[in-house]
Amino acid sequence: MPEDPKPAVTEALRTAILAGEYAPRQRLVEIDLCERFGASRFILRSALQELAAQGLVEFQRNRGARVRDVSFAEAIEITEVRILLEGLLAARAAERASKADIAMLRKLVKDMRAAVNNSELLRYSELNAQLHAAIRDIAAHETAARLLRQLRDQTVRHQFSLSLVPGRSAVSLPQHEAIVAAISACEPEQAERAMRSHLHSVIEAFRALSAAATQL
Amino acid sequence: MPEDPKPAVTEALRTAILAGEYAPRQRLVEIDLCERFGASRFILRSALQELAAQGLVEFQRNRGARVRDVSFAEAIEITEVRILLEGLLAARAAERASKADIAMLRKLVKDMRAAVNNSELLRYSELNAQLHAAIRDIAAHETAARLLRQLRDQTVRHQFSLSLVPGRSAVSLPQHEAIVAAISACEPEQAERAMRSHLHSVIEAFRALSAAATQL
DNA sequence: CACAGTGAGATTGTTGACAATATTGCCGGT
DNA sequence: ACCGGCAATATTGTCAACAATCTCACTGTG
Repeated sequence: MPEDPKPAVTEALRTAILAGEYAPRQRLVEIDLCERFGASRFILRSALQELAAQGLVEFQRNRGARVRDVSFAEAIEITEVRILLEGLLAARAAERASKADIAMLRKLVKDMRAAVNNSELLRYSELNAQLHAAIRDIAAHETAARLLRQLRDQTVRHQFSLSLVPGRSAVSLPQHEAIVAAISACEPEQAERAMRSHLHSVIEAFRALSAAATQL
Repeated sequence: MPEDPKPAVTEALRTAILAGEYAPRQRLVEIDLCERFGASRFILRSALQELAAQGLVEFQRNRGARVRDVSFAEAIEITEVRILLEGLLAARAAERASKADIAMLRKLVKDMRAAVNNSELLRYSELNAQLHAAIRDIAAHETAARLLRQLRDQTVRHQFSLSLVPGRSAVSLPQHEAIVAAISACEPEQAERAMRSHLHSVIEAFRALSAAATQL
C-alpha cells in the first residue's frame, strides 16, 4: 500500500511557507527542500508548481522558485475580493444555519470575548480563523470556499502583522458578534452587510499599517 | 536559443480543451498528447498539472488526467461568484474609464447590435467576450481578473450552449448596453447593478437549460 | 451459461542522469 | 584599487528508462 507522497509534501511545504519559515522572495532551492521533506526532486517540483498556481510561490525561468512577495497594495486588492466572497458566504450561512450551527457560532464568539478579556492574542487569532471557517462550512459554497482559501493563504503574513496591532481585537470582536447575531436571526442581508463592514475595517487597518511602514 | 516549451504547450492544450476538442470526462492519454503537441511527457505532465490547478482537468491516482466535468449546479455556483467579481470590475471601470475607453466600449456594443440584427451568433459571442475583457482591463484589478479567468474557463462549455439558445442575444444585448451606459456616465453603483442583473439573467438561463436537460 | 481468477497489454508514477543556464569568485589590465 | 571578462560551481530544465498500477479479454470451473 504505497503512500501518495505528492499531496503530503505539498501540504507540508505550504504549511512551512505560511508559518513564515521561508521569507518572501527567498529562493526555494529544490535540493534543500528534497532533503527536508524526504522527497525526490520530481515530487518537489510538482508541489512547487501547485503552490505557484495558487499564488504562494513564483517561478523565474532558469532561476527556480521563490516565495512570492505580496505587497500591501495587493493585500488590499485581495481583501476587496474577500469582502465580496465572505459576504456571500455570510448571507448563505444566514439562510442555511441549523440550531446546532448557531450554537457553535455563539460558543466561538463567547470564547473570542474571553480571549480578548484575557489578552490572549494568539488564541483570539486562532478562534477568528475557526469562526470564518465555520461560516464557510455552513454556507456550503464550494467555489467561493476554494477561492477564499487561496486568497487567505496569500495574505496570511499581513493578517499576522495585523493581529499584533494593539487594540485590533477590541475593534474586530464586536464586528464578529454582529455577524453571528445576524446569522442567528436568519437575516441574510444584514449578515452580508456586517461581514462587509468587518472586512472594510481590515482594509482600513492595512492602509494604516502601510502608511506607517512607508514612514520608516 | 532554445524555446520555452512549457507555457506554449500549456496554452495550446488549454485552447484545445476550451474549444471542446476533448469532451468532459474524456481521458487525456499522455502519449497521445505528446504526439499531437510535439512535446515530451515531462512537459505534458507539467502542463496538465497547471491546468489541474486551474480546475480545467482533474487527476485520479494511477488513472491519469481527465477533462473536468463542470455540472450545471457548479456552473451556477461559479456564476454567483462571477456576479460579485464582474460587478466590482464594472464599478471600478466606471470610476476609471477614460474618454478613449468609453469610445471603445461604445463601439463594441454598436458592433454587438449589428451582429444581433444580422443574426451572427458567433460574432456576437466573440464581441461579448471582448466587451467583458475590455471592462476587466479598464478596471485594472489584477486579483479579480485572475480569478475571473479561471472561472470563465471552467464554464466556457456552458456559456457556449447558452449562446445557442434562440433569442438569448436579444435578451443580453440591452443589458450590455445598460452596463456601458452606466460606465460612460461614471456611475459606479449603477454599473455594478447593471452587471449584476445581467449575470443574474445568465443564472436564470442556466436554470432553464438545466431543467430542460433533465426532462430528456 | 455465469463468474471469479489470471495474465498480457496499456498507462501512469517515479527515479536518476544529463544538458542548459545562472551565479560566484578569480585574475589580469588599466 | 577598480573594473571587465573568464572559468568553476551551483542550480534548474529536460529526457529516457524503469517500476507500479490499472484495464480488459481470456479461461477454466461450478
